[in-house]
Amino acid sequence: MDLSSIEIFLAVAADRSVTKAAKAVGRVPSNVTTRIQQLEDYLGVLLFSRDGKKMTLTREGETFLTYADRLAALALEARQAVRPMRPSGTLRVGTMESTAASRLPAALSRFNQMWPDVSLQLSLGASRDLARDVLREALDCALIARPPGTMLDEDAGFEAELMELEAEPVFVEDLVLVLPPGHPSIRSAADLRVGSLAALEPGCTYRRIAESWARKSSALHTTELGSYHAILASVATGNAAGVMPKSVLDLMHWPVASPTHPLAKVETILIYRKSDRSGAFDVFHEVLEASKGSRLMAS
Amino acid sequence: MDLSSIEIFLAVAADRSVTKAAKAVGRVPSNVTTRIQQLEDYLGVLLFSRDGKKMTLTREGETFLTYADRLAALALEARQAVRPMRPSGTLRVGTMESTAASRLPAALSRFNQMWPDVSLQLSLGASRDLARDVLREALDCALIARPPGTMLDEDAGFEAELMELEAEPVFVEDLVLVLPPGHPSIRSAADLRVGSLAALEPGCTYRRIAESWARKSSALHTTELGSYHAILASVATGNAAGVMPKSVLDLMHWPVASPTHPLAKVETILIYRKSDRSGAFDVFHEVLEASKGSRLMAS
DNA sequence: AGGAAAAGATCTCAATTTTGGAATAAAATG
DNA sequence: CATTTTATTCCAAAATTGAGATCTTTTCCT
Repeated sequence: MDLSSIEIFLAVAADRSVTKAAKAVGRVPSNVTTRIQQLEDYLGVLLFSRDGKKMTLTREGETFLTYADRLAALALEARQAVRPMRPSGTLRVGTMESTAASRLPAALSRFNQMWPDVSLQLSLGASRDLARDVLREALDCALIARPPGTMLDEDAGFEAELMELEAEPVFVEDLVLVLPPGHPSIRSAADLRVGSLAALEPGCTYRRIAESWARKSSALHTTELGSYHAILASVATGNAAGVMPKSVLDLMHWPVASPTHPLAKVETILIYRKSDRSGAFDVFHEVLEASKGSRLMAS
Repeated sequence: MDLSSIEIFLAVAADRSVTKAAKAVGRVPSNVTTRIQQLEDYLGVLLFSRDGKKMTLTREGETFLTYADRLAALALEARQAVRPMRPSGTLRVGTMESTAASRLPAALSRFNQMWPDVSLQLSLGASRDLARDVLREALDCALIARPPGTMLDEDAGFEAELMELEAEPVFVEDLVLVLPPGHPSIRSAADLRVGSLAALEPGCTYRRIAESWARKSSALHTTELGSYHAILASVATGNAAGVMPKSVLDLMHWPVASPTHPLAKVETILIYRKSDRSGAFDVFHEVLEASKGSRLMAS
């Protein structure tokens, strides 16, 4: 039993899917399957029940999950505890609105407990702006959306900027379009029966992806809103389709079952300047790494 | 970082020697070295300082030791927690006096906490008798000394009995001769300036090893005593040399620095009947396995 | 001192394990 | 009923591990 098996198990348990977990931990599905099977026969017990293609935790799997969580946390703590230099100072982290809402809280609170001497300065913004700020050394690192291959052509400048920086995949988001309750399901933008897309600021990669998708078959304009709450409110009026990662939607207790339409899978990457990595950055990076597989919140 | 690395680290930390640790965990020294080095560069820190052949924990190593202990304990608990059947009933365990004194207490107390439903019945005795009792099904398993190769010829019957049973190495003991304070160091039994060997009952393998060693160059008789305390008291009189594993000697706060003479390395093995293994036995076996590398006591 | 002897590190090579990719099978979706 | 999604199996390549032999250093014992 080694820690990577635990990490993999955690990811599968969180996503209830081998394929998603594989993406989350940066491996190939067959490998994930193998590791889970190894874990199962090391423990002598079935961790998941596979009825069809659904992976659900067995009773024993649930039990093991609590241990796996503690094991992973303890191992992370051990690694950090032996670090010879105690990092301190300020770390300036840029992040997208969505990441700040869904994936960061758990990691940040753990980081804070572990390294009270590091003061974390969080800046929210659009991917584009964040990347520029990292380059300008106004930020030490940032979590941004990696534009999918098809979009890179449209914005060669952005791509060039990214090439200057180190980049590492951290999360994978399911970008979806949230439709008003009762809206019939759609195949393409042409089926939309709303007046506009509701999204964040122009530099937002998610917005750009949605717009580029919509352009193919319709001529919707975009309503710019300041927050995901505002977007959802706007969707509730029936006049707009909201753009956001599924993880953000899951986070809000959206009262009605809105139909959603998947737009794309978008990687969230951590970018930083290779040249100057402080001790504070190293530990932040490690804590982030450890939260890859885990569930969103303590739940 | 995987659990076997942790187990290996624990063993090296406990013994402060790669070779001893290698024996304890049943591996080859080069392997132990490699694993420690891997651990060190995974953590980015030196765990041991090697001044000469002494392996001493660095400050970081000490820190990591506390985590390693917790990690190993947690992993063991996890493995046991997912066991589908909760074992219960009675488990009859035979053990040598020496093992009961030095190596078992930690394991037994952990076992008790983990499986309060299993009542453990401990029988003390000599290896020979214990083996017979396991065969006769008067015991479920026993911890006995494996007679070294050279002694098997003298006792073909014992060997034959052992062949009927499953056997697995669990500990390695340094069998030593404890000499009275002030006794000059010896090369062979001929240098002994005492009247007798002080040992336990005749069936005791340790005693038989010592006697067979003594026979080669001297004609000492053996004083039979009932306990290791009695043996040490007898050594203190100056008239006898005591026979016991080093771990037992270390355990007693023997006031003076008695010279000791190493007699042999003797494996302690767990024997049981392959045919009937209860659930209770399986978990006992696992707890024992986990305590292989760890230090003797909580200390 | 000098010279074994012992212990740890290191090197090399074989065996095992792990990994990623393609192909396959099974199940859900529409 | 076809299409897509998902887990798994199989296979080859890569990485890790484990064992023996050798080398170096220290310790211990004349």
